Amino acid sequence: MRMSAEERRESVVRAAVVEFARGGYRGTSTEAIARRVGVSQPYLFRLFPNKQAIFEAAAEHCIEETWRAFDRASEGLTGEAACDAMGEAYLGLVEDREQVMMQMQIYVSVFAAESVGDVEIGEMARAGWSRLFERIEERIGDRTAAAEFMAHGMLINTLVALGYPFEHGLWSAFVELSGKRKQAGEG
Amino acid sequence: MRMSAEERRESVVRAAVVEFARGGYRGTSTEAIARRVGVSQPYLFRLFPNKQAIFEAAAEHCIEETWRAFDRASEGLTGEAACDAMGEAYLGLVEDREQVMMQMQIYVSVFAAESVGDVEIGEMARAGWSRLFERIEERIGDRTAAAEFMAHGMLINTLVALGYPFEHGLWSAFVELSGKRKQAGEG
DNA sequence: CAGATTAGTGATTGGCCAATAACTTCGCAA
DNA sequence: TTGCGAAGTTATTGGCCAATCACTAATCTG
Repeated sequence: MRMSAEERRESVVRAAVVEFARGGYRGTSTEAIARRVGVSQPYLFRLFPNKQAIFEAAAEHCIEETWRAFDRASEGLTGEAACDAMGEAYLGLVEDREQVMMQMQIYVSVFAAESVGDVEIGEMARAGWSRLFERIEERIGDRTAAAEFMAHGMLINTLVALGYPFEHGLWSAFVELSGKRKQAGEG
Repeated sequence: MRMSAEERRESVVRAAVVEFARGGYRGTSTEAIARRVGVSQPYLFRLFPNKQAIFEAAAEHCIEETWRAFDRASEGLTGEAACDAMGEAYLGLVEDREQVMMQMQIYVSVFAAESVGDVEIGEMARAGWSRLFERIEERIGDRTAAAEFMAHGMLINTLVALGYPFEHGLWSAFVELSGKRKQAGEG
């Protein structure tokens, strides 16, 4: 189906998230992305200058999508209520493992790029993460609680990445951890 | 320098951790590992059946090393004292970013492998992580506290992976978070 | 010091992949 | 209906890399 270049670029980004999440930067061929989009491999290079640019667009998309999920879930809320709402939203978001894996792929790509002298991706990722943290902090209204929220998110990421089923003891330990915060009644 | 096969294998594993941490599985050539060891590339395939096996050995090594650091730091301690000692040890361990990055590379490789039907790495990684968690839980003597310890560890991993300098606001938010636990005086 | 064992190298190959160049098809506006 | 710009394709190339094969050098053992 014929599309405008802009529409195509968006569908390329969506396909790229899926493929990069699975294979990482080096393990994903532009051929695989093109196949998923339904276009020829060389056409990607009309839409983006090179593979790197496709990865960066996918990374940006992924970070923004995370905030959109938090924002939607916690609109109009503050404090602990906002925290709980966002926590629940995150559990929904990470139900497809690809979202989590793309996040992880960003992290590893930062170091890979910096090891060969390219700081661009790193700056982009740090900016994105800082922005995410600040928005969460603002929504919750407490910096320490925001940090704790992020820490729990990172533990979730790891459990999802490693593919532990929800029945596993590590998940239930995490659920206990989340529950404890409420009992303590801190704010 | 001529070595026994077993000694060589160990030096290959050490070199592999460094290289795989930087480039990931697909982004690391056996040539790069061999160069770091100081042997020819084909010789790696006398010591290991294939590239995959080198990666697995490096992964195992990395997970075990983490526990060794915890164990050394918290020997003879329990409860909160053990928790604090291990936390401090972890901050020391992750001072070289490679240790953290290799952990992350394991996580992303699990999904990559499972996406093409290979469950082996995943099982190894989950077993390693479960074992680590159980040991920590046993040392601290509290399951929820152990889960919290892991969550903080994962946040540290992310901050290190993204390359935030220690002066950055995200690190200080984390430090506040760690401090809070002590003030709360929970056990 | 013979000869067997073990450590290690050089050359090569077949497959994969990012990117380019040259060409084709579609849709719309005059 | 024609022609022009934008969407899209086929063919190709040059570089990289895991793995194999055939070979050489060091060390041990009797």
